[in-house]
Amino acid sequence: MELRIPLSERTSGGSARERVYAMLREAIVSAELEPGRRLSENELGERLGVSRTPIREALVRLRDERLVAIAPQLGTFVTLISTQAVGDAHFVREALECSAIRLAATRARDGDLAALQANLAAQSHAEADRDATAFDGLDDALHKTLCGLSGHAIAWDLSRRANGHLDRVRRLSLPEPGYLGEMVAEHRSVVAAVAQGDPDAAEAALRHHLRMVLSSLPAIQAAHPHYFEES
Amino acid sequence: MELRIPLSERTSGGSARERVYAMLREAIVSAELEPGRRLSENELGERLGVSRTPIREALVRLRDERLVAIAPQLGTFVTLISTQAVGDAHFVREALECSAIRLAATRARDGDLAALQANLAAQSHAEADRDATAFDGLDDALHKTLCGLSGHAIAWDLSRRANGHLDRVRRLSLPEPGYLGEMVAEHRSVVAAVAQGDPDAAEAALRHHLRMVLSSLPAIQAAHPHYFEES
DNA sequence: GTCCGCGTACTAGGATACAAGTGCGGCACA
DNA sequence: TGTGCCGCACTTGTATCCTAGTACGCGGAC
Repeated sequence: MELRIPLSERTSGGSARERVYAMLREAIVSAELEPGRRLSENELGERLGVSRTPIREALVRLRDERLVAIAPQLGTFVTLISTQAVGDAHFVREALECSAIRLAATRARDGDLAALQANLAAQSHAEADRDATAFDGLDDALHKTLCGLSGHAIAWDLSRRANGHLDRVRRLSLPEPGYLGEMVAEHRSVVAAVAQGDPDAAEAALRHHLRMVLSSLPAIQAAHPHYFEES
Repeated sequence: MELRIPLSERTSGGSARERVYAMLREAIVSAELEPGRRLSENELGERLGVSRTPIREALVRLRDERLVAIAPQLGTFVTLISTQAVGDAHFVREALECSAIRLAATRARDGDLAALQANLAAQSHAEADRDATAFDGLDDALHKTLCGLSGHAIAWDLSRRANGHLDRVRRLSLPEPGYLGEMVAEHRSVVAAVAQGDPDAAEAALRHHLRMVLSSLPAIQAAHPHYFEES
């Protein structure tokens, strides 16, 4: 009989292929590979110590995320940041996360709420320490957890994957004084609404929170005009 | 000076790579490659007349859509349909399209509405002809147009890409009498709400419409139990 | 001096060759 | 006859080779 189901589920997330993709994405999102830059599969391959095959695989995935554009026989380029793409990314994130949090507000259990509170406490510490890197990690973890509570963890995966352009903007934004504190406060009101089981309030708080990121876009664009498409 | 922008935009959507992906996806969604089936890169390659390279590229994309599962050194398998995955797909589609149509209701112009009406008329013809294939095409076109009117065409792209599991269910559903007519009627009320510029009504109508597809899930599962994961 | 045209060096796309690892069947043995 | 082990055939992962096609620069003609 033909084998129909893989017997051992490969949970090895740390494969070489995945690592190459993660490194490339991080390099692009962090603007280490700046928008508009030309990439060479050969160059990337020798820099990461692998051949073109895994590089190409990663580039295909990044193209699906609109982080690179592949021009046959020409080259591969880090896409310029476009206000349209940023708007699209924000739209997707808002749609998915706001829908998710409505469900989360009706499904969260005490244990879930405890985990959220623990995250918020850690965020306060990161804020006190001015540790933006740690804060970013906690921020993502909080949103991921909230999506997971909806029963549709895929919402976070898709949001993450569609948000390359938005992430680049976020990374470019300079830390303004009081910014972290504001973020923590918004997170607190979102969690509070979830704790009270109020979907409308949770959605409103989250929507407001997500739109904060967009507010810094004009400043970023002014500071790095060559990273953006002329529109 | 370094070349920074590809001068000639490749609009050739009909590349070999894209074709392989489209054919494979269609074969899976239509259940010609039934859920659970083991795939071989070599076999697929010779059947489609290409080497493993483009096949692998397509499989990676299909894995991102959860239509196949790749087990290293073991094989590649068409994923079984799971109620969780179908629910996820529906959740994503509802979140994206309902958010999009709210914007569409406030942005649609007369020309846009005329196009929507033309589509509805064509749907009526397809219904009269009992032409399910033509209807499916018009159905997709209508939803795509509505998403496009929101200004975020990406909503449709993502919805489409996340909806592999849902599409498989849709294709498996047997044509029930009156089903097409019901669909057309729902489409009409959605378009009517958009025409009136009423976001709330449009969202409600679309949400109701999208949930109709899910209602056939239990019957499908009963008819094809071996296509589904045991849950 | 300016402009046109060809050659070179690069690109990605694809095909092939090699490596590492798995499942299954057949064979030896109790 | 039942059972355990070993080897083969197959899988995907990776590396390398070849091909078609593009941009750019140099050289010659005007």
